[in-house]
Amino acid sequence: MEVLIVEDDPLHRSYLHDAVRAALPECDLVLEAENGKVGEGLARQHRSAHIVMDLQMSERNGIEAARTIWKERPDTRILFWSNYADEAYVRGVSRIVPEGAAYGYVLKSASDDRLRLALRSIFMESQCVIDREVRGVQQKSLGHVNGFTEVEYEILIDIALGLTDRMIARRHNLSLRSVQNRLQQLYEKLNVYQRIGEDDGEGRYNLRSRAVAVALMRKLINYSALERAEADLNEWLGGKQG
Amino acid sequence: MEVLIVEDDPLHRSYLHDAVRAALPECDLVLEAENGKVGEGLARQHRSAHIVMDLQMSERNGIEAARTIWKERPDTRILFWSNYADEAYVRGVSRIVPEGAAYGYVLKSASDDRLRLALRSIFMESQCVIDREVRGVQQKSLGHVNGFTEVEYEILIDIALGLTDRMIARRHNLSLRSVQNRLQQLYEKLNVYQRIGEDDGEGRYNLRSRAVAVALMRKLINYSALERAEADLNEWLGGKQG
DNA sequence: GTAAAATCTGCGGGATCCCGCAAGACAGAT
DNA sequence: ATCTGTCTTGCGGGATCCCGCAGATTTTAC
Repeated sequence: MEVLIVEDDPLHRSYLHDAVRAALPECDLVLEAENGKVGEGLARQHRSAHIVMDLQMSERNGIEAARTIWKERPDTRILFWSNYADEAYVRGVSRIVPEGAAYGYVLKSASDDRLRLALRSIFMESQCVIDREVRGVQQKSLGHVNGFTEVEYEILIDIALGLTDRMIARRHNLSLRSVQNRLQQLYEKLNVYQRIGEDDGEGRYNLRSRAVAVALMRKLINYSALERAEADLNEWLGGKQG
Repeated sequence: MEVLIVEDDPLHRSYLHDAVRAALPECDLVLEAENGKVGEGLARQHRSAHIVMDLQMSERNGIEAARTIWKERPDTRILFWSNYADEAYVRGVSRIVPEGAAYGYVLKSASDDRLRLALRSIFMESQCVIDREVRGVQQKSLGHVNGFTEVEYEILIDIALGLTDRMIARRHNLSLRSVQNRLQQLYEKLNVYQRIGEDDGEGRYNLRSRAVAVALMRKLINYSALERAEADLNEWLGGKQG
């Protein structure tokens, strides 16, 4: 049995190495990669079936790497090990996990025991292990009370990228007015209509920009989500023209 | 001599602890805090003169903490120890460092030796130590070729927060038109005028939102900068009304 | 002290955004 | 079959944004 560790922080990497050795005595080879790019390469080269993956790496983040790895081998077992339970990450992961795949999402703040247990559950028992806190975010994100639909999320990403209404319409095959309807829903849910500087008459936010700001502060989107979205956008643009 | 370590990651914290012990034998007490908030408390309580501070912590980030600490004791020596050299961080630090204060900015990817050297230089010799890479960002940020003026940066923050033109004008005591002039400069520098989807006639970005997106992707602003800016905004709003 | 450069400001207008209103399309429930 | 709720689309209009133009004010240079 082999395990591949993808993690850019040397300290965390060696900690993970030890944890894997301790939790999985049946493991006879531990590979290490310091970013998503070489992680992909090693996974492909060794046909890795068991991977521990950090999110938030410089060269290529964990979600990107996991996506391409899962595209090639959907039965790969991946344990995501991250500092944060940002909704952007949680959502990003749920988007790419293949049907019936075994995966896990454990926070770095978890105890050694929890990590060990997660390693065994996922790699040996093919069981999903989602951290309690992550689970909470996931629930809230999907629950339609104060949660965001897939379409709403799409449009949020689009305005965060700086697309114009017309472009969004074209991208999703919608009319201009429909896009604006969705924007209204979004503004509603993000509670962006509050006044600012109540002192004299006019005082509102620029709804569009404010929506992005609020989404960022609520961790609904973050740098890596934006990065991915930008790549998708460029791909779409290329495919459209070429 | 005492040293205070403010760092939320337990692994990094203990690594730092060891590094301090090794580099500074004359140090007889090492304090630890797991976020900016308790870091502030400990610094006040112990009148700490030597601090190693992580940026990017959950409860209260390093820049916030450093700002209040320096406000109380401007001669405190602080070594910032961060994963990234984002322009947002570099700028945030330069903004708050008091006149003539000794401080440092070292990346976590630096070697043990570099860290040790930095610790001694700052704490013993009162000398500034800025990581090579950080220095580069700092230079580029200040150089007016493709660098951003203070005012341009201010206005960038404002639109990132979702303020409307009129609000920005009011905040900076400018006319509406002047604000829009600055926005134009900003759009120019952020290279936001590029077309998108050249295939058929119309294809532009929403300049305002796109500017924020580009700034985020260039690490000109990030979550913590936005958080700080939001706090400042609320403070200003409160002071304006009360 | 004067010229040059940069910045601030008002005016005006085209483009975009935000949204109320209302009619059609579609799905699921009774 | 009908009804209800959600989604979509068009129209129209007020608010805002983006920006060229030109005059006024401030700063900088020599």
